Amino acid sequence: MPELPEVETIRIQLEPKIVGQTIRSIDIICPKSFCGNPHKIIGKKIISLTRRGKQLSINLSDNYVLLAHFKMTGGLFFHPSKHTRVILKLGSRPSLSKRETPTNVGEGDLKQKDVAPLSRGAVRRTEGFNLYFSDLRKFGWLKILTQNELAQTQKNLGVDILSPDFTQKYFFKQLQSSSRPIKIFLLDQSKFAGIGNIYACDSLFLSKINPLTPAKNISLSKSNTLQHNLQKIMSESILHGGSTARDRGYLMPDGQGGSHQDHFLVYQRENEKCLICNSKIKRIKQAGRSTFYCPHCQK
DNA sequence: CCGATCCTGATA
DNA sequence: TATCAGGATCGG
Repeated sequence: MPELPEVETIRIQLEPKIVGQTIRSIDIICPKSFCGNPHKIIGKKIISLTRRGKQLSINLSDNYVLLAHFKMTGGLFFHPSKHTRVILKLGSRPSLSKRETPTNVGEGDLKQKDVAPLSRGAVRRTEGFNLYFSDLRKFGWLKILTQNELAQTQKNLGVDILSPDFTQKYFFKQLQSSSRPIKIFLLDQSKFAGIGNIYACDSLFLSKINPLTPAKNISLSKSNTLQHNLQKIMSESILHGGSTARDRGYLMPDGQGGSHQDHFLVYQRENEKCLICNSKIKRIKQAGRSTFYCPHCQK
């Protein structure tokens, strides 16, 4: 589900609400969704939130990190739902009373109904609140790491599309190293990170590049155009709060949808008219995934 | 390179 | 009943 703009939107909305909070306890409803020993981070304070590609780091005190990957259907929310997999109980006080059990693994999470729902605009109670990791398909996860371990696990993750290191020079150099179709290459997170199926399709349309073109056949000027459009489209989508497509697999932490789906150019527009030439948008499969493009505009 | 796989749906 | 879904990894 979430690509760079959606994860960045989650980061932006979460940060002011949870920085300064302390992790009081963790309820793991679905063990598959949580890696590491939760006791390691009980009592740790949330320092900041950072993002690289589609991965969100919740940076904690004492060099701990809670790393989140939402994959297709994951998200972090202020309210529980049918697909809540992990509950993070936060508080503004630095520590727990000694008698309180810090972590409840499994069970007991259905008793959360008595937590007062926060009405819109209401001031959050200083005693704390819960953060809910929800994930219908269970592909996503939360993982406890140290900052050193984080660097290790992200060593195969490329530069973020919105980082200053993602330059035109760098991008062209990477394209030249591969003969894979450009659409497939854009989805590979190892050289540059953050692009998913939506923005791969739409940025190629905007750049008038055929998704089947081998990466190394793309000219320098087309490469520069694509690099520019990738940054542009990501930035615009962030301003729109990301894309909430038809199946509503992505929602912001408060449960609201984004609006960038109203600006899709070719994604999910099979058989609809190309916004430029009026011919039919085509859908093909590449590496098992849908690619949408205009055969007329993207030669 | 491709396909299968991890899961739980919604939709044609 | 079959296909599709904002992801990524694994094996052949």
